[in-house]
Amino acid sequence: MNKTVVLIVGPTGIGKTDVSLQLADYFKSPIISADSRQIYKEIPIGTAAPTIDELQKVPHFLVATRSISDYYNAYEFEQDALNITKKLFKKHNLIFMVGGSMMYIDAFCNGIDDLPTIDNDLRLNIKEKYENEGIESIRRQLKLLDPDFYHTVDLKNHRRVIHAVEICLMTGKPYSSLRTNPKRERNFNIIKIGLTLNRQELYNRINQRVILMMENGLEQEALSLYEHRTLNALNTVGYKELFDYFDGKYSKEKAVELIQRNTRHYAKKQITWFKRDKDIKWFGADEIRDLIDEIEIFNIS
RNA sequence: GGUGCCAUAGCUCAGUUGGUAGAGCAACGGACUGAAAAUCCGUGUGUCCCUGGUUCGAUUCCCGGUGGCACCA
Repeated sequence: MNKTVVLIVGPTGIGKTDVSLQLADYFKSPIISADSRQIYKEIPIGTAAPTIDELQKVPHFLVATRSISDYYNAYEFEQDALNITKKLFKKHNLIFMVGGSMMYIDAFCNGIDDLPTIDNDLRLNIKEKYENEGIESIRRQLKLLDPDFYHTVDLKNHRRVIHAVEICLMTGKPYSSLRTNPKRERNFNIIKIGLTLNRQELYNRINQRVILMMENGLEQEALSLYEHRTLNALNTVGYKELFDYFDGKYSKEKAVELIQRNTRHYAKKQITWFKRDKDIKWFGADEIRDLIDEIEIFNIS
């Protein structure tokens, strides 16, 4: 088989978009985005999505294809991305996938269990219970429904506890019995490339990029979405801080500082996650020539 | 120039009745199976401004510097 996905990962702000555009141009290949936020069409500025120019230069997939009001998740991403690769491989041998959404990438590379989507009423129901009775009540419920998972889950992480209960109630089965952790084989190669940079320089770039976003109209973008602020898609760095500023919780300067800080935290979290994957080969964002060589060597052998 | 106050972690500050110190934020490390840019967990990194004195022992008390702030000239 000579079909290959070149995966380009790395922390936010490191220059993945630039690198991927150069590589895609050189290899005449399309780009699939693996970004859980750039997929929403309403928030291009705060997510540093590729510009219209860039989108026209190289065919992109899964950028600005959903609305913030759509429900979307890692499983759907896996399905979407697989469908797209299948189509693209009819015309291309090499495809790029670029992004920083760790779980989406993991779902694409390794597969993710096919669990049911939670019914909206059920979700609201449990949310209400959590808000009224606290996490302890949800924990007790989980202990009854799925004692195995109860003993392995991080009980302080309400998201995980709540989700487990949701799945149990939705399926009538213990959540742990549905977690098979499939290692799905793909019928194409995956080369994993990570972009890396000295921490201080990365942080400087991030801080600078936030200032640039503000100059490019992030505040207006956020303001226009204010009424939708409770949507999960807007529980996103750059928007949640501005919503709090609009609510008068702090000054605009403070909001900018918080966006910078939270973006740095996010970058660090990504670094921690990707560090674990020993298949990733690391390069500097300016080592385009080396990256091209790496991809060509792999493709020939 | 005079008087007063202050000087402790990257920042803001607490504290030690004299036994070399601790909070918040930042920073650092980690977890991760359908909301993942989410959510959660862990870690103190220090010439306690400098010099001398008192003392068994000084970051703490005292003298003198240096720097900052305030007021008076």
